[in-house]
Amino acid sequence: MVELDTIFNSVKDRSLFKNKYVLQSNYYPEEILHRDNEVKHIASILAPSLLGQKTSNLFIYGKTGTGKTLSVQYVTNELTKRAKSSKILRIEYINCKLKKVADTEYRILAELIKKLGSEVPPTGLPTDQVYLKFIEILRNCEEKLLILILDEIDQAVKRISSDFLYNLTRLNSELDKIQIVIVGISNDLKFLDMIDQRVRSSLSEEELVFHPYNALQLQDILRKRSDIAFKSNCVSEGVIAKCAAFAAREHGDSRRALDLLRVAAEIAEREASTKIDMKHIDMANNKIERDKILDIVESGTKQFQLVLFSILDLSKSRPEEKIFTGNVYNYYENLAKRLNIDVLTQRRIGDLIAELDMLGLINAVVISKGRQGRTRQIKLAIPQKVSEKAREILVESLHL
DNA sequence: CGAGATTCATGTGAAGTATACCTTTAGGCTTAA
DNA sequence: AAGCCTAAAGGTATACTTCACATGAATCTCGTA
Repeated sequence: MVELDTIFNSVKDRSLFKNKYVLQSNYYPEEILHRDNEVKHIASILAPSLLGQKTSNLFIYGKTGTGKTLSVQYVTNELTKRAKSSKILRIEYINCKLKKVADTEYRILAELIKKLGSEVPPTGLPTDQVYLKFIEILRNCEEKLLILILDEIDQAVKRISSDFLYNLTRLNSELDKIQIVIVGISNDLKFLDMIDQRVRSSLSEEELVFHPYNALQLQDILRKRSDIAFKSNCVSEGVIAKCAAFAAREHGDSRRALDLLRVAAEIAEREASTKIDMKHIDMANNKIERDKILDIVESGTKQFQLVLFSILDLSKSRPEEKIFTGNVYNYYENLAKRLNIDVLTQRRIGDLIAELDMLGLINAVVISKGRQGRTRQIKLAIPQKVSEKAREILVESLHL
């Protein structure tokens, strides 16, 4: 019956994935690689909480995909496991970036109250009322300690003021039975400079920086995950290394590395390939880059799109010539008039061009042409294939 | 011929305006006691 | 009277404008050799 085996095996689904979930960003690995020191550090700071003692507030920062959230959650999970029996400790995690859930002072508090098992109307109450309610709930808590993890806290503080943090750190003096420990996580390395000195000193009693992974560490992480994610023998030699190298070049972002691998696998699958090859990594890299660009193009404002379209058109119609701000503005002006869209001032167009430069869609260098004044020299910075697709999107969205 | 002044076309910064959207609050309406 | 709802008032972020001044090399000017 060996024949049947081969027949069935050939019919069996061709998927390369055994468990795709492992490569997604919300997956929690059992073991965190190359973050031993950080995990230990966090654990040692938070350890006294098991006895119900107030620990130092902790502030963690590091770029995206360096394992901050993962490490913190790992430690807190372990803490909860050990503290479960004794009603000493309570840990709440809030991601401040989630739109419509926790991106204002009010909503963060409301979310907290909800997690602590009470309700607050989604809108309407003055903020200090919510504070009172929050304190009220805390007074009734059995636990002695609340560890509050505020992820992507920089996002929240950008829209709210740092007073919020100040209030939180000050709450402790109003509470007797329960104490709050704040663990802040931020992507922005300069975040602490932005906030108030008095908040700063109380918030970051302990600080911890997560450095980017290097290529070798990324390889370990990828290898480990791909063992679980893929069926055996699906990954060609060197794929992992290449993937890691790509991601390491972009500030050691592990999320990026995993995305790359996942997208590469999806591409390989679509090609009905039995293995993930080097070329798939390249394709995946292009696709991710391309999606990012197209996303920017698609989500920009009309004026933004119009300016981009002008640059696209200019560099297409006369590729040899250099493009300057003035050219773009003239072209843009005509276009806008024709489309019956308000014509913006040159000042603003200059800013929009600077924005395009920041986003990496174009390269713009300020040069002086002597008597012919100063201007930006603009060059398209996206591959031709992508720019054609971008053009299509723009034609569509501007009803050209 | 060369040092310094001039000039051009736009960069850059600050401050102000318009608009849309959100929060807050006060007043009025409803409901339950 | 307490609670709830709503609409006006007040706030805030965004996208833009206006005004004012800054830049820096090609070009012009003029004194000098």
